[in-house]
Amino acid sequence: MGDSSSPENHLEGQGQNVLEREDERVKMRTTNEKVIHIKSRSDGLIEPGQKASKDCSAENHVEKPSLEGRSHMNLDSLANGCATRKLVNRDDDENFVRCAQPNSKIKISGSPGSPPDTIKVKDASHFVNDENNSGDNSVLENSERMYPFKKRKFFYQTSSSTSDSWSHCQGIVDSSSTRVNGTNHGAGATMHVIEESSSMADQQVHPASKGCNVKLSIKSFKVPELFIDIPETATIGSLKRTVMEAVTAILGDELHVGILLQGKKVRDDSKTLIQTGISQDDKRHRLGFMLEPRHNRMSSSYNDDPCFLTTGSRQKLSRQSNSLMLQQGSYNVSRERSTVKIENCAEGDLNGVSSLGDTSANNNNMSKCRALVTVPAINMDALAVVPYRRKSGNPDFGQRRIRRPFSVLEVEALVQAVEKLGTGRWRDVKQRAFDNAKHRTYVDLKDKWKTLVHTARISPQQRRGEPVPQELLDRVLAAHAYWSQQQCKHQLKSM
DNA sequence: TTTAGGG
DNA sequence: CCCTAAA
Repeated sequence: MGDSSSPENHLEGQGQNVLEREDERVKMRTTNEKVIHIKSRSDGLIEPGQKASKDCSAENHVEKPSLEGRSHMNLDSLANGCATRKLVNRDDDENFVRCAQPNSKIKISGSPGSPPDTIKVKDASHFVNDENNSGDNSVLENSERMYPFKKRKFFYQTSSSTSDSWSHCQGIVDSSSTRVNGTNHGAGATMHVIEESSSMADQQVHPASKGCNVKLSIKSFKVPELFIDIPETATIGSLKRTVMEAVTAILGDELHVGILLQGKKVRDDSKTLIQTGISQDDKRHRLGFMLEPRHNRMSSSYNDDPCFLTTGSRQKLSRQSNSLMLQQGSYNVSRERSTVKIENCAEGDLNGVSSLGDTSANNNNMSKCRALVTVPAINMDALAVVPYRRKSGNPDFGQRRIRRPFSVLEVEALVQAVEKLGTGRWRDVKQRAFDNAKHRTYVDLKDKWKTLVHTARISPQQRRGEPVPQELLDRVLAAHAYWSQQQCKHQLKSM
């Protein structure tokens, strides 16, 4: 790119096209005593109790590259001779349940007869897997929602007590992500109780001969299936709390850890790992962990529901629907005229695991240490301790924002804006290309750019998530190079 | 508030 | 994405 005295116009060239798309707004209607029935299946996914009309596209809420998206022209852009693609993303937070106003009435599925004010928690064994059982990338997402506290704090609480030789493994816990060739795997409500729980580490690992310890990585534990019946008039905050408490109730109960080897449950507790077939050489450690409630039915602290055991008929452990869910960022359960979107179960993305620390890029180390992190066992105490308390009355206190992977379209808009404005004016970039995307802050854009640059530099094989067209990545590098150079020049000038 | 970077 | 020191 040649020097452009007018930084506002270099790197340009595309025709203006301002995408403007009125996303189907999700409306939350007020209706009478309807009951929300969210079912979190054992496989971790959360789904509406009833068949939901799956009319959401994978790109949910994000403008689709369809013709309809090109109906408006941005006159300002024309005037400036700029090619600006502004994303008019109507996908604002209010479209999500979690962000709904407290007094919004929502109705997800028909369970007219369900008694209000009840929460039914039905358990099902849930298990965790480390490798072969794909579909757990976004798990963390959900778990985070359920446990609105910061992960760090969580870990802090669960592992601060003991600092053993395992703690150093924390960082690589997730390297062995289940992502394969950029494919996104399922999502699910999962408790990720990874990390070390030292107390049990010793007793489990040390018996093995030195140097032959089997290190395991438990990415996440899925939460048992639970049903929640809550009045439509309940607030979002209470819904969150309800789910939260339901999960806590389950996890708080005495849990039992089950081991699965290649899908089969290992019952003999006296066998050694090697005898059982678990060795460090087994790279595909087809090991699975289960969290089994001590009792078949969990006793929810606030479970006054006599129908507790009658909900069985409603559970469907359809693992298949997995694929369906992970493609949607949210569910559109429409009935009559009410529509509600329930969280993103999967957001189709993967970095869901990133929370464990961006170790993704360290896959090398991983393969080196081969297996990983050691999570000897779950520290039940820690789990049980995980408190659900918020200092603030604000339900969103400390709520981590849900992940919303950038769509290719958004990336394009970002790239275009940066090409024009540079890498140091995120505020302007935001205003220029994401002014209507309330959920994208300039910091987000800056971060996204950072990752884009990184993405563009790594091999395609290492990339994850929705693949970004190489063409865009090239532009990213070009723009990045250009503006970096530009920055240097300016620095020299001022010296 | 916005930048700029590390976490 | 989050958190923050600086500006």
